[in-house]
Order: sequence, then C-alpha cells, then structure tokens
Amino acid sequence: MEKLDDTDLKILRILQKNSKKTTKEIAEMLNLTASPIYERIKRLENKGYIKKYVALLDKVQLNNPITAICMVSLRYHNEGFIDTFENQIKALKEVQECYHMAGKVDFFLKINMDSLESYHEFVRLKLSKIENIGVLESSFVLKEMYSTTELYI
Amino acid sequence: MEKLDDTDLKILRILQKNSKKTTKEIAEMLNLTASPIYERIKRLENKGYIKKYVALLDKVQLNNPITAICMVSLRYHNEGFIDTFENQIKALKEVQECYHMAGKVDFFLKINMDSLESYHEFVRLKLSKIENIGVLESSFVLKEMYSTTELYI
DNA sequence: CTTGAAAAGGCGGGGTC
DNA sequence: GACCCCGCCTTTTCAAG
Repeated sequence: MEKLDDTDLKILRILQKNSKKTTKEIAEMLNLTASPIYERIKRLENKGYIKKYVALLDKVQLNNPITAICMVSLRYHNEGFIDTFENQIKALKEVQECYHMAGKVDFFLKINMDSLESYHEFVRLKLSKIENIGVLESSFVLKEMYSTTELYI
Repeated sequence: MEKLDDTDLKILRILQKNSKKTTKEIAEMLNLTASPIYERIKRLENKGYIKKYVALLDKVQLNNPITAICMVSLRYHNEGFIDTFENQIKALKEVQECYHMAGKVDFFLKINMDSLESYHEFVRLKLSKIENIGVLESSFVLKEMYSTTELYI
C-alpha cells in the first residue's frame, strides 16, 4: 500500500483507543458511511498495520500486582548463546516483554507476578537456571504512572 | 464479585489473545451456548477485570521503529517534585510507559520514535527541559525478542 | 464512495434445572 | 445461580454502480 491518508490514520487512532467502536460510529465521527470505513479497516488489517485486537485485563484484580524490570547481561555473546537465551526466555510465561538492548546491559525483561515471594522463586528456580547469565539486576515498579499500547501517530 | 471460576478465566485468556472472537465461538470452545458467555463477559467488563478493547498496531509500518528505554533519576524527591514530573511526562505523547521504580533509578520510560535523530531532539527539547532531572540514561532496543499484553492467568 | 441487501452476531426476555 | 432457547435489532459483510 502506498502511504496512508488522513482518514486511515484517524481510523487507526480510534481503534487503538477502543476497538469496540462500530464502523457506523467511526463513520459518523469522520462524516462518512459505514462501507468505506469497513473497507479501509479490512485493508489496514490485511496490510498488517493492525496486528491484532485484544482485551486488556486488570493486573491487580487478576492477582498480578507486582511488576519487575529485570536487567540481564550474558557472559558470552556468540550468536548461539543469544538464540538459546531468547528461546529459554520465551518459555517463561511470567515474562511479558524481553528486549535485546544496546547499552549497559544486554536485555530488559518486564515480568508480572502475584508477590515478591513469587518473584524470588522465579529468579531462584527459573531465571538463574539459565546458563550464561553474567549480571542480573531487578527493579520493582512502585507505581505505574502511565502506560498505553497506543502509538503516537 | 467473588472469585472467578474456571470458565471466567478461560474467557479472559481467549479475549486477551483475540478480542474479535464471538460469543458463539467462545461458547463452542467451552461447550456452552452463547448466552452464558455473553453474560459472563458483561460481568467481567462491569467488574473491571476487562479494562478495554484495543487494536495493536505495527510500530515499524507506522514509522515508529525505534524504541528507547530511558532511565531517569530526580535530584530532589519531595512529593511535589514527583507529581510535577509525572504531569510533565504524561504530556509527552512519545512516552508509551512511565514507571516509578524502587531500585537504582527513579523512573523507567519507554519511548517510541521514528529515528535516532528524533530521539536526540526529543531529549534535547523536551526531556531536558524538565526541571529536577539528575540522571538520564538511554538504552535502545536492538530487537524486540518478545512482547505481549497478555497476563499469565 | 454510495446504495442496498443477505448473513451474522449482540442483546435481552422468559423459561428450565 | 447458571444455563438454554428464541426472537429482535444492529452490525458486519460484500455485492454492483
């Protein structure tokens, strides 16, 4: 697809805020009818601009009130070691995000837990079992000041 | 609401993966009819277990391929300073997440950008304009190895 | 983009166990 | 209290112009 026009961007902005908006509602907001909105959304989905639709759940009510940021550096940095690390991390369901970084540490991990004790067990039983970890430093979120899945587009 | 039962949890697991699943489809997966699924979802929404429904967009295709993690420490830590910082950060649309931390640094910020030059401008013109920042250290994501909005429930 | 029409799903009442 | 059945209405979906 060529470039997105202004209407496409407006649709994306609406849907990343609230994907339950109907094509009709969006059409009214943009002074159009439902059909062109429908077609544009389908196009945006097919071209991959929209990756997926998800429900965002409440961490606290679902017993995951603890968020930890864990910084990890490897001892050795061969390609094989990095791939192995990636696969081992992906197997850990508690890890919500894992980024390979340029900077002081090799990886940032964001981890959700029900308690600090669980985090202790997680590090003791799972993370530290991964070979080749050189440095492991954890920080805990005191307060989620701001968090969104929206892109600034 | 009391505790969630197994059916509620299964519904939440499905919806946080794909919120476009219809009540009918979910009903088939759980060997029920659409009505109880519908009622349960409404209850989960009303009680706040489901916070919102959103479309997740593609960073790269939407010209935000650069993700930075920025660690900030304040010089002074009075209540007023922290609140001021919070409000100033919330005004910056490029910031996707901001966490007040316990650990070496006071805040973690996740920031999306179209380029390193933009990030440079962002730090120069916006972040560094915020009073009271003592330490500011940026790391860049080389590769998003794993990232999900799903909770492990 | 518009019109229009068929199919599907959201929604809600009433009933069963 | 949780589930099932059924009908209405809205929305989705997709033609053709």
